[in-house]
Amino acid sequence: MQMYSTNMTGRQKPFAMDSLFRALADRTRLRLLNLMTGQEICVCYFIEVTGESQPKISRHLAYLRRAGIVAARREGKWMHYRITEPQDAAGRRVLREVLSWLREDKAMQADQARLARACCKPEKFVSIQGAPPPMALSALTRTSSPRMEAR
Amino acid sequence: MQMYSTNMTGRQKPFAMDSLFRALADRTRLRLLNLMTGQEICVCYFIEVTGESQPKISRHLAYLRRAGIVAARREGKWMHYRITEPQDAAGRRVLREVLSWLREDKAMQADQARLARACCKPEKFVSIQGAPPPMALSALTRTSSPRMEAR
DNA sequence: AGAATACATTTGCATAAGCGTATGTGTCCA
DNA sequence: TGGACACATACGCTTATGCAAATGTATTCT
Repeated sequence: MQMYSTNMTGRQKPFAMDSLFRALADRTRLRLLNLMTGQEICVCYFIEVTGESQPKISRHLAYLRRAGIVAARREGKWMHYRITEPQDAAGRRVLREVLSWLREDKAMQADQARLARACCKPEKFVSIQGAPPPMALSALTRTSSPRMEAR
Repeated sequence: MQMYSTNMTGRQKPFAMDSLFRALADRTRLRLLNLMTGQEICVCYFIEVTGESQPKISRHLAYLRRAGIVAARREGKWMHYRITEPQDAAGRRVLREVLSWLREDKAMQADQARLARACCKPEKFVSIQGAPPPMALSALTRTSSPRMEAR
């Protein structure tokens, strides 16, 4: 019974520097991270908000997961993703600056707006009917305990 | 008389976000940026300090130049490279955090040490005989005027 | 002008990344 | 137990990236 590409070790390898940047080196992944800032989000919202295909979203989320930047949590049929901050203080500062940079981008703001709309009126969006809405994370996710981890 | 892949426009396109991270997504390029933090450096020093081949260094410098992250200046036979900070304040903060993160890395510190040694005793290194030594940049390079630019 | 020096670029090849399409897996419900 | 649903992966293909080796170019020196 292999649980996809996640493990339960709770260990988090330090970023290899360049591997963090490889993870950030894709527009779609940046959009996903932008949507995750401060909150845990269900995959179906990513799909709805970005307008990208489900496999594409899933692949990029897997990439971020393997890079140790996000963690996933299953809730019934749904998967929730959230950002996991680096242990390393300097790395954490970098990621925070990146996220705040994203927030200044027009397209990223548009994504945020679409997300807000989808959350307010989920009944308007077939794809997220009944899906658990995004949940704010107090303090940009410190490394909490029982969760699904990066491979 | 085409001047390699540089131009003289003095214009600096805003980073495309993901393209900045693509530029940072390589260890060799991070090493080069680390060596350039706060100072302008001659190519031969990069080669000496990193131990990498000349074409490899040159290629990565060209990559950084095209990405708009560094600028080059010719001085006789020698080419000097330095970091050019983004216009955008948020992007600038990101880059600064990245550079300070690099400074905490062991391997990067080792590069710095090798650079310091090469500068103190250039006569010990055949490859940098007579080459102009690194020059400190007051205030991590604001966009100065007459210079060679990214493509 | 010709040779030497210091870089830059091209070429050819191997690997990594992205994408769409198809298919597999885990969960819930009838 | 058999869908239906929500994702995750595998597959085949195309493009981007990295490297070594070879070659081109600008500048200086003789």
